[in-house]
Amino acid sequence: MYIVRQGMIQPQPAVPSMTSTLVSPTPDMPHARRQGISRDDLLAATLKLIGPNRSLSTVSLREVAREAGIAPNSFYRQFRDMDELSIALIDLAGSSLRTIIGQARERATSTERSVIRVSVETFMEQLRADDKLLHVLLREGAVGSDGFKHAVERELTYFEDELRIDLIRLAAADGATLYEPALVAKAITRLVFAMGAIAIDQPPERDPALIEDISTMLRMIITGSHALERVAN
Amino acid sequence: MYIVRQGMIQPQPAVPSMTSTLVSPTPDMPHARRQGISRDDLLAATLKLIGPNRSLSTVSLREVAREAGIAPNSFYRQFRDMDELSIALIDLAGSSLRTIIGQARERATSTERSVIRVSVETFMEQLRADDKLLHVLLREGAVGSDGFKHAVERELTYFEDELRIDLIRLAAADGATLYEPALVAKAITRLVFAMGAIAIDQPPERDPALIEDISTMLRMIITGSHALERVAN
DNA sequence: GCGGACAATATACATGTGTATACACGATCG
DNA sequence: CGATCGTGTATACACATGTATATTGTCCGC
Repeated sequence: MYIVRQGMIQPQPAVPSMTSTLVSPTPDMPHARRQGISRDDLLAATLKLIGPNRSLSTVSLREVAREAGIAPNSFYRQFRDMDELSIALIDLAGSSLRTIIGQARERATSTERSVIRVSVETFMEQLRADDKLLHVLLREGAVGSDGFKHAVERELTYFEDELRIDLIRLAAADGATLYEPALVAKAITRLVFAMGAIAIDQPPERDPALIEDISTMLRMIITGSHALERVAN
Repeated sequence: MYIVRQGMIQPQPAVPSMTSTLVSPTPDMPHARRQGISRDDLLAATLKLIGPNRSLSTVSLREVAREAGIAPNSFYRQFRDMDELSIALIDLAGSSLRTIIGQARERATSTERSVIRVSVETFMEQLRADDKLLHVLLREGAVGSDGFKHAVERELTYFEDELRIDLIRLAAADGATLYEPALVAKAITRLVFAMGAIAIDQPPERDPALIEDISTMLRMIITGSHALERVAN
């Protein structure tokens, strides 16, 4: 089957898993005759198909069905079309990433600097994880249907919000104030995702150097924000 | 036909145009029997096809031929396949953008701050231009064949290099020094392109606000770089 | 045990694709 | 003028796709 750490896509526990919210939103089926294939199976199959050169919009319904080992028409029992599946995948990837980064932040809530570091490292770690979930968010941001793009945008905005709150908290702990924290959060988020898109196509050996670079960039942004705040007052 | 300002795709001056380098790289044809369709025509047709929801990798050879008004097979006279055409398009978009931004920089080489402003404004202007050339660079960065992605990466790197040189020059004119100018240039470039990708899907009314936001972000980065340089010494 | 319901399949069809082959035109040059 | 060659086209084929329709198989409640 398909096992992802963090219990995002379980081996197959009859009833899907947590993370859900959208995965099988109606678990109130009487008995479920014989649920051969599940939404999660299709999501997993899709993840296997998208590689460095394949984006979601180029994956066909039949391919997914083939990969999942079902007849093409069985696909319709789970999703109306590839677009619906894609959106589900994006939401899954977003919530998963936020969970993981959130845990990383809690783990290292000491100085502003080390939090940045740990978050960036965790991000890159996810990038290399074999579930490819992050890949979805990284490269599907610009293409696809409207619903598609809105889904990506929504996830990134969630991410921004959580980051903004964290940044404010951290700055306060250091007795400082940030200039335009919302913009800082947005800049950091977009920059990290853009750099992640670069990293994904590079050999993993360069990851440490990239982590270094990204961390420096983020320090520039945050330091600059502090400086501008001082100027503004 | 298809006219783009800056003479990127000329109305049809027998021999293509400048910008070339890659457009018709062998102009040493004896007389050119009867050149009904040109590479530029196909590029223009492709630009018409890619919209907010279409990426280059989802445009088919036949579609381009149809849009250009030629038989599918005639396509092969100009490009081996869509991949080759896509790369040509990317190179065209990149060199065009660099020219335009370069001119904008020269036009306003006063203070560091105004240069940023003018560059960002020019960038957004291009975003709304009707030739959609910038769109190619914005949304094709993450998907497609290897040659494809390398082409995008190459153009962005060119962009970074020119920006870095400019940043150093500007800082020197202000009697300051930048911390890690290469990283600053990279951060700015990637951030601007990422924000551009957001802008493209928003109504143009929000452009002014976005320009404001982006400018602030860039000021944070540059201010931060100055600050870090001071700390480092 | 059995009828019915429902998941999953098999078959089929219209459409779009990339490309191979063969052909038609028109300019060029001997 | 006529041969030739470059350019564009028409036709064709094999294949993949999304989806409609009909069919099978299996489990449930009776």
